[in-house]
Amino acid sequence: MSNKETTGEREPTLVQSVDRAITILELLARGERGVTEIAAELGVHKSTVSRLVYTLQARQLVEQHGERGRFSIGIGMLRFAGAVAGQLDIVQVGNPVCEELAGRLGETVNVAVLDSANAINVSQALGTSAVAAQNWIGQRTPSHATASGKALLAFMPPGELDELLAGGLVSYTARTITDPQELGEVLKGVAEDGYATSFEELEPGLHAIAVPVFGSGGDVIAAISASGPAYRLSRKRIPEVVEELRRGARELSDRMAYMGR
Amino acid sequence: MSNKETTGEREPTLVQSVDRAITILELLARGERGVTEIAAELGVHKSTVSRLVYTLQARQLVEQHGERGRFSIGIGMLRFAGAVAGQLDIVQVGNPVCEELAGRLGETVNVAVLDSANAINVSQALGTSAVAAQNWIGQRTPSHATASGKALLAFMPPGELDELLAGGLVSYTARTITDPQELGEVLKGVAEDGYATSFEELEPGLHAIAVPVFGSGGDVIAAISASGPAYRLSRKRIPEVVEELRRGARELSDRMAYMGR
DNA sequence: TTTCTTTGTTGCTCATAGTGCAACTATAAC
DNA sequence: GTTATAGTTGCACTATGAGCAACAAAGAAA
Repeated sequence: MSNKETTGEREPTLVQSVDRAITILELLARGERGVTEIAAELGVHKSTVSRLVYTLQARQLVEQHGERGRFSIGIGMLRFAGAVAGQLDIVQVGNPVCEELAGRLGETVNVAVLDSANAINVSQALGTSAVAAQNWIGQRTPSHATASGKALLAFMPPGELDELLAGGLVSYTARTITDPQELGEVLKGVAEDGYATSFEELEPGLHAIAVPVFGSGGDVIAAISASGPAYRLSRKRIPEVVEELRRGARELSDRMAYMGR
Repeated sequence: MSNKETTGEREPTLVQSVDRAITILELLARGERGVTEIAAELGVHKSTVSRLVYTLQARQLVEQHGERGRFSIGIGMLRFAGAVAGQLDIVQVGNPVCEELAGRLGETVNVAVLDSANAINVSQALGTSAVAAQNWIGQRTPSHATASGKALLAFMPPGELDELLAGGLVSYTARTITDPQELGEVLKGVAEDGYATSFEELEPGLHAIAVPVFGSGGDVIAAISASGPAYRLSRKRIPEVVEELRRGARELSDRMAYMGR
C-alpha cells in the first residue's frame, strides 16, 4: 500500500476507507444528504459511498430516513459522546454551571478548552431567546477570533503561544485581528483585565465575552463565555456579564478542585 | 469482494476496515487501551490496529497519551455529538430539565427515547452524591429491564410491542422480568399508574423510577427517570419522586410543543 | 395512465488498498 | 547493564474495496 495522496498527504499511511467514512460523518453532521450528493462531494463513486454508509448504518452511526431515503447522523453517536464527556470531567461539571448562567443572562453560555490553536466548546446551554440558537458543541473555533479563545491564549507561556500562532491568523470578518503583534497587545490586556471579548471578529453581528477558568494549580484549564447578537449583548453589558461569568468560573474551579483536579 | 463473515454475517457487504474502526472506537469508549490489547480483542494483527488507530487519530476521534502511549476517545467526537444533539431537539430541551430535577431529588436524572427494543439515554444530570455516578449517556439499555424502557413500552400500540419483544427477554438479575405475559401485565399497570419502576431488575442495588413524556399529539416521545442506589431511592419515595418527575415531564412536553413538535 | 429522470442498491471484475509478517525502535522493568 | 514489552514501519501478497454498469424504486412530467 502506498496511499500517496488521499485528502492531503500524510507521512504514515492512512486507511483510505476509514478516512472517507469519517469525512462522510462530518458531512452528515452538517445536515442530511443522499448518497449521490455525498459521492459528488467526496469525488468517489456512488456505490462506494453506498457501502460505506451501509457499514456506518449497521453500527447506528448514521440513520436512513425511510427505505431508500437520505441519511443523517445516528443516535449511536451518543454512545461515544458520553464517553468523551466522561473523560473530560469539565463537561460534566460545566453543564449545570452553563445552565444557571444562561438562565441569569438570557444568552447562550459555553465552556471551551484549548486544542492546539483552536478553542473547542465542550458544554453549552442555550439562552432564553429560543430561536436561531446555534449549536456550538464540539465546534472548533479559531482561538484568535473568539472570546473564549483569547481568554485561553492570554494565560499561556509566551513561547508556546508563538508556536501555536505560527500558522498565521486567518481573517473571518473585517474586525478579525490578523496581526500577531496586535494580538499580543490585546492578549496582554486580557490577562490584566481578566476577561476577553470578540465583537464581530468571528461572525458579523455576533458578540461574545469570556473569562478564564483556573485549575487548582493556578493554571487556566478552560474558558467560559456568553455569546449573543450584537444588538443585545452590547459593550455596555460587559461589567454585568463579566461579573456573572466570573461567578460561574469560580464555581467551576471549585467543583473541579473538589473532584481532584 | 465477498466478505462473508466479519463480525457476524450481513446480507449486503460490510466495509471491513470501517467496521473494525468502529469496533475500536467502541472499545475505547469503555476505557483507554493500547494497540496490542485492541489487536487481541479484535483478533487482528498489531500493525493493522496501529494503522486504523492512526487514521482515527488524524481526525481527532481518538487521542494518544504521550508519544507512544495508550489511546482513548478524542475530543473530535464532540463534533458529532453536537450534531446528534442538534437533531434531536429533546436533547437540548432535556438538559435543563434534568439539571433542575437532579438538583431537587439529589439523584441522577435521565431522559431516554426508544430505539427498537432499547431505551437510549439522551440527556443526563448527575445527582448530588458526587462519587461513583455512572455515565449513562448514549447507553442502550434493554427496555424490559429499565424504568424508562417500561414507561416507553407501556404506551405503544400492542401490535408493535409484541414485534419488538419477539427476540425474547434477557435476564440481568434475579428480578428481571423474563416472561412476556408477566411483562404485559406490568406494562398495563404502568399505563394505569402513569409511572414505571425498575427495582434491581437491571443491576443489583440499582433502583429507578420513570414517567412518560407526551408529545403534542398525545403520543409518548420520551421518558424521564431518576435512578440511584437501592438504599437511598426506596419504594417509600415513589410518590415524592413521581410527583417531581411528572412536573419535569410536563415542562418537557410544553417546551417541545413550543418548538413545534 | 405512461414515460422520463433521478437516486439508491447490487453482481461482477480488476487492481488497489489493506492486512499480516517481521524487523526495528523506544520505553519500561529488572 | 540486560530483558521484556509495546508501538511503528518497510515489504510482499492477496483479500478487499472501488468502479462500472445494469437494476429497482420512486418521483416528476407529459
